[in-house]
Amino acid sequence: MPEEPRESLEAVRMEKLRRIADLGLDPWGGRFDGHQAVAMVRELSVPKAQEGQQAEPGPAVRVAGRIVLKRGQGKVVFLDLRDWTERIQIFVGKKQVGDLGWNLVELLDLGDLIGVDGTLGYTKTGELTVFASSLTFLSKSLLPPPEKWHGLTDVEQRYRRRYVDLFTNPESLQTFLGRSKIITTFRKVLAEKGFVEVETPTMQAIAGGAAARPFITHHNTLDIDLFLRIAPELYLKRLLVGGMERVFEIGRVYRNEGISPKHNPEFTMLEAYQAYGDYHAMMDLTEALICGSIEALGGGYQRPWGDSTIDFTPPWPRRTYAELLAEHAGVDPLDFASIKARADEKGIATEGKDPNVVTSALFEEVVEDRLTGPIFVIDYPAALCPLTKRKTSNPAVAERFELYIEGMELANAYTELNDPLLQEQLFRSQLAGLPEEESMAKMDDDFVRALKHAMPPAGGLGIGIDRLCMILMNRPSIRDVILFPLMRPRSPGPADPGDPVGEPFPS
RNA sequence: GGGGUUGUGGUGUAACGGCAGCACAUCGGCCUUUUAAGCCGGGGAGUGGGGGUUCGAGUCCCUCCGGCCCCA
Repeated sequence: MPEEPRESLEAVRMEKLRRIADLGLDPWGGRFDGHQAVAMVRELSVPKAQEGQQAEPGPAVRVAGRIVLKRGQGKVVFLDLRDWTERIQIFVGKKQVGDLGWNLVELLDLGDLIGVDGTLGYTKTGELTVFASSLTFLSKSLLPPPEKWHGLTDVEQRYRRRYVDLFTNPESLQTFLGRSKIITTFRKVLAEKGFVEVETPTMQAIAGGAAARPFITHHNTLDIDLFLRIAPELYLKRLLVGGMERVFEIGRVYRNEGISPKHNPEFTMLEAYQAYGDYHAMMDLTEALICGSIEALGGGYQRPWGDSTIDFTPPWPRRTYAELLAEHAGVDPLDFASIKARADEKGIATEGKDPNVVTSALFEEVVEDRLTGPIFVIDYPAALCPLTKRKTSNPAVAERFELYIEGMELANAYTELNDPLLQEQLFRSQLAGLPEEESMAKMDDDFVRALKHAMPPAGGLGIGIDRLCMILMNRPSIRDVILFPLMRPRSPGPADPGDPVGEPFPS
C-alpha cells in the first residue's frame, strides 16, 4: 500500500479492487455453481486424526459467503466465512493455494464475498475448517463493515441500513427467516383446509372494512383520488357472493395513523373467509395457524417474551366480553350508568359520547393490558360491530372475537353479517360521537348490492402477521419484524458540503 | 401534538467547562494451525446542522434535523 495519509477507508478498498483486477480476476465476480450451505457442510462427517497419525482427508466442499473475520499468521491466513445459514473457518496456506491465491488473500478485506473450494477437516485446536485449495473472488466490499465484536447496535442505523444489520447481526437475519416460515406455514395450512389465495385491490375508491384513516393517492388518467386499502374485507366477501367458498389474502394494508412499537403505517394482514362457517370455526382456524407456525419455528409452546414466558398450549381460553368487563372493571356492559361512572374515575372522556364508545374505551383502558393470553375475547356489544352478525338469541351481542396476547390485539374475526338490509341500515347509522374515519360503517353501495345476491353465512378472520411475528420471535418492536420500517427521511441540512446529494442515508 | 432522553473517526465507546482519548477496523513491519490471534510502528474524527454564553463548549443556553421511550 502506498503511504498516503488521510486516505479514506473506501479509497484503500478501491485500490485493492484495482489490484484484484490486475491479478486478472473480476472484482465483481460471476456465476458460482454448486456451492453448499455452510450449515449442511457442518453436518458432514469428518475423520479425526488418531494419536500421532495423519487424519484421512475429509470430504471436498464448496462454500460461498462473506468474510467476517481474518487472522493473518505469516504464510497462513484464517478466514471466518458466513453465509445465510452459519459461519465456518477457512484455512488458507500459501503453499496450498499457490501464488495467485496467496496474492488474492492478501487483498481480501472484511466484508468481501468469496467462494472457497477445499477439503473439510479439523485444525490442531479442533475447529472444523475448510482447508482451501482454491479461492474464487465474488464481490468487493468498498465500505468497511461495523466492528467485528459489537456489530451494528444503533437501532436507527439498523432500521435505515437493514442490509448491514442483516449481515452483521445473525439474530436479525433469523428473525426475518422466521417471519418467512410463519407466512409459509399460513399458506400451507390454509391450502390444506381448501382455501384459495386471491388478490384484491389495494387502491380503492371507498376505504372500508375497518375503522382507520386512509392514505390518499391520485390516478392521473382517470383524474380521481383513490384510497390505499385499510382492509381487504369487503372485496373478499364479494368473492363469497361469487361462489368462492374459501378464500384468503395475505397482503399489505395501510393506515394513516400514529407510529408506535405496535403500529407501522403499512403492515401485513391475513384475511380468510369460509362459507357456511362462523366465528367458532375461525377460532379453530386461528389456533391451527398459530400452532402450526410455532411447530414450524421449533422451540415448543412455551415461548419467551421479554422477562416472562407465554404458554401457547391449545386450546386457548374463550371468555366473553361481558365476563371480562365484569371481572376487571366490575361493571355490566349493558349497565351504562355504572360504565360511565367507572370511565369517569379512569379519566376517560364521556361527554357527548355514545355509551357503546365509552364501553369500548373502558375495556381498552382496564381490561386489555391484563389479557396476557393467548385468550379469545368473544361476543362483543353489537353496536361496535357494523359488519358482524348478531346472536339470534340476543341481538345486542355480536358474534365476534378478538385474540389477545400480551395486551396486543393479534386477530379479529366475525360471523359475517350477510343481511343486506341490516347492512345498509348499519352503514347509514353512524355511531354517535365518532368521526367517520373512526367508524367501520362507511357506506359502500356496491357491497350492499353484492349482499343482495345472497352471501353465504360465513366466518371471517383477520390476523396481524407483524404482531404475531413479534410475539413468536420475542421482538419488542414491530420495527424489528418489518424489513424496512417507515422512517422519517433525513433532511439535507443547510451546510453539508461533503455530501452534494444531501442524503447521507438514501432509503 | 406534549413530556423525557439521545446523536462523538468506518464501528463500539470515553472525556469535574480546560490539548477529543481508548478498542476493533485500517496502513507499514515480523510470524505456516489461529480463535475478537499476538508483538512493534503509523494515519484518521473537532463531537447531527446553525446560532449564543464564556478567556475557553462534546459538555451550558436557544433553534433546527434525526432516533428511542412514555403520553394524546
